[in-house]
Amino acid sequence: MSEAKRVESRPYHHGDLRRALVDAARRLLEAEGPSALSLRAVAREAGVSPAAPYHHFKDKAELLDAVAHEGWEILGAQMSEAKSGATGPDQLTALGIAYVCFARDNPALYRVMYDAARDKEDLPGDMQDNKESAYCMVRDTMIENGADPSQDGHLELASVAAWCGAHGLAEMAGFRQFDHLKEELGGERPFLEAVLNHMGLFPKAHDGC
Amino acid sequence: MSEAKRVESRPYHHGDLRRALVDAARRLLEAEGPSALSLRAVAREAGVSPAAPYHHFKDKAELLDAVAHEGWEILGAQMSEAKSGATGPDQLTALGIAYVCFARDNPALYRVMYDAARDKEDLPGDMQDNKESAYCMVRDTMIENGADPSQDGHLELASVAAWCGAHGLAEMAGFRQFDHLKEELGGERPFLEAVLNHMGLFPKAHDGC
DNA sequence: TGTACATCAGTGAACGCGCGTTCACTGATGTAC
DNA sequence: TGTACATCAGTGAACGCGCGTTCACTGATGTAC
Repeated sequence: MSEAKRVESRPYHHGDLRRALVDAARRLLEAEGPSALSLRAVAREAGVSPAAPYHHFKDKAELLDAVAHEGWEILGAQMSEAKSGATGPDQLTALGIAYVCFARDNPALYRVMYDAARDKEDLPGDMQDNKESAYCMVRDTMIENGADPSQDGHLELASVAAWCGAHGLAEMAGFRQFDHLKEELGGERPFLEAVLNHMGLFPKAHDGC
Repeated sequence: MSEAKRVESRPYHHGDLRRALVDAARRLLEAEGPSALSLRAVAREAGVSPAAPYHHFKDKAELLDAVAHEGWEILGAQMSEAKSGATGPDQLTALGIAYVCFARDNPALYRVMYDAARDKEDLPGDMQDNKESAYCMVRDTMIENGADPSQDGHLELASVAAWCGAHGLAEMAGFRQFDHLKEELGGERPFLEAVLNHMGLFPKAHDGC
């Protein structure tokens, strides 16, 4: 490649290849699915040699971790936005819907997030401490709507139950077996809301504790 | 290998290599995880050449399907057994627990089952028709305990919600974040029961419909 | 009961492929003087 | 302002590997006569 050509398209030094690699990974992910996410494919997609990523990530796993991390951040942001668009107990519904919609809109990213977590047998480390995390947002919203934080076990139990329900729904919502039920209920969104409502995710007011 | 030696260890013809391959796959799966499940590795584990499986399966996917199919059968059998060990509304609890325990005891197999389903965007075809399937067992048990089959939407909604909740819990139960909660509640089993109880999985008697 | 022969169910070598990672390299950048 | 030089961030070729699949083959089995 001549110098002129190179300057035209892209300088030798990239500027922010780390960022570009994560973006490329996400593009690949949604276009081709998680199984297509090789380090070489990511480099290719970013227009860079297979060795280049090693200046920014120790190995493939570290790149995947970065992708997953970004996924959790986006999920947190979308849930935060959904929460601020509702008031009272509706906030919990909004959080649940936002969660499931994120998974539906980014199925491959969602998968990578949980694959990375499962490998470590750990959800992201800051999930139970960071106030901005998706998990804490659910718990805190429950408290704001009347759950009793002094009954710690119950509160955390309710958060876990909500989390499980939303995750389960996120993974099930794509199966064609449920198409006719969606149709019957008037579309995907009503379906999602209806299923969430059938779970203990929304203790309207303060029902059990 | 001399003829004498071969007869000693295993005849040239295997007898039931198909069966042996599925067994080998399951052994590998739980020992090394889903990523280790290559066709060659399965053949190796079964003590057979890499080409041998092609006399029993069209390709790798077909072998994986067979493994997944067996998984669904075992799950159905274990849930059936759990149900017959309980009476009344306890049967639903028993089904939920059996489901989650299956996933906990066979994490890699459970993963393969859902991976195969997701690839097709379809849960196993007979799931909604076959009376012996895990899904129908949940629905039928709900009916037996007072759900109204004429309100089809509600019933199916309740089944789906239960299914989602159990699946979500199955995937979450392994994370270390919940260790202290398990401990607090007196072990894994009480934890699983407590979370399931926080969901709508158990409409004690006939609460909502 | 013995034999010819078709069919079945294995073998083992080979194919091409994409992978993760390493290496010596080089072009670009920034800093000290 | 110009120059020497260290450092940074790329290149591209190469490594060894395990994979899925195909192929011509051969040993074992069962059946017809």
